[in-house]
Amino acid sequence: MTTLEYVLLGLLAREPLSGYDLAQQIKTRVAFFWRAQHGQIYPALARMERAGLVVYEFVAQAERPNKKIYRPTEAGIAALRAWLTTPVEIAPARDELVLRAYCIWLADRAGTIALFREHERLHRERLALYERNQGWMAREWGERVHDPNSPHFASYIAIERGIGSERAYAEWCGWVAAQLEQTAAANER
Amino acid sequence: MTTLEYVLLGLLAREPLSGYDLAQQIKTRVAFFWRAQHGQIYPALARMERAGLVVYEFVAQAERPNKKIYRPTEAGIAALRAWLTTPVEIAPARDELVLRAYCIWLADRAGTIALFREHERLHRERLALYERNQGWMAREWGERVHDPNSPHFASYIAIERGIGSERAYAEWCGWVAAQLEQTAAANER
DNA sequence: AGAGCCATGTAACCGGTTACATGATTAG
DNA sequence: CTAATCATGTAACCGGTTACATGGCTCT
Repeated sequence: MTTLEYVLLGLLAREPLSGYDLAQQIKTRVAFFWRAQHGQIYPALARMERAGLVVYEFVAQAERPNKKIYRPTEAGIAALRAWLTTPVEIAPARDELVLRAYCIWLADRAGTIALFREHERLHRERLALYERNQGWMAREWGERVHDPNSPHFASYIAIERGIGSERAYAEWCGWVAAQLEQTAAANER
Repeated sequence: MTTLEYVLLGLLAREPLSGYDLAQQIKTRVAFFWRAQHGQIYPALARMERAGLVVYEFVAQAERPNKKIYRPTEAGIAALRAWLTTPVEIAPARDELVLRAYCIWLADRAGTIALFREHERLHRERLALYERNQGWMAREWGERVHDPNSPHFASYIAIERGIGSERAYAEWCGWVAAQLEQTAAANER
């Protein structure tokens, strides 16, 4: 089983969805820790259906294309549960911006400052988005965001990771840009 | 050109190396933002050589296998320089541990706590490693770590990203584990 | 005797991305 | 009239991982 299949199971365990819905939810709700396009999702669902991890209900629609609403089987939930506490490899991220940093001594100064300031902005933007999102959860879901048996708790702690990640990244970008600006200013004097 | 080719150019711009050396350096020096095995590196070097971005000197050795020491050509350096300030996509990381968190409401409590405490430990270990590494740079290289024209500055700011990243990750793992432990304790009362 | 390092290369495989394909409905 | 949304599927491609292949030297 691929990790994507567990992502799909995890989403379907919350609510039954079509392949199209899954693609949307991955884009909007879990994009900060996973991504997948429909070209990958549909074959995965077919595999999982054959393996008995999910079943679908065919829904004929008049004014839109027909669709298949998938939900996990008991075997699917059991497979997900069993997988959840198995060891996780820390996947060393491939980060192009850190690569630029590692080669920064060769680069054009002004262009580099612009690049890092731009990324600082992007990450602060995301940070604000995630914080608004978490605030909404707290308001909307109340105490359930602290109940480990609720999916709302799960959403809450996951987005907390997004927030910490973006904050640390934005701060680093700003710190790098500031260092470059400082020495640029010193040289002009 | 693939990103790996720029990684290799970036390393070769610092000092000429063999394919084997490059694999070692990627494992030891830049693993926190990139990785690659020799099965990918050798074909990449051959492509770059054909494209005129690098040249190699053949070194015959008596007691070890012969090797090829690569160094970038002027065209190679120019290509790297030009690429360094081009826009960077923020690649949404695929993070399996956050996926576990997102499904945590289905998981076994004790196993989950163990998983997150283990990752907290792993990230604190890496954090300590990177901090020692940065400390060594500061002692060994002195003022050069603040000179944007020096590769030492580049190494210094890159590892700073590793430090910030690991610290934020470890803190999140600890925070998640603490939340789970808290409610586990409350239920026992 | 066997494991591990140095050193280079190829081949099979696999996950993921992008593009191709279809087609009705709705909003600008 | 055009673009976007809903909805599903396949095929080509590409980057990256793992395994196959070779072979001498050194250390335990």
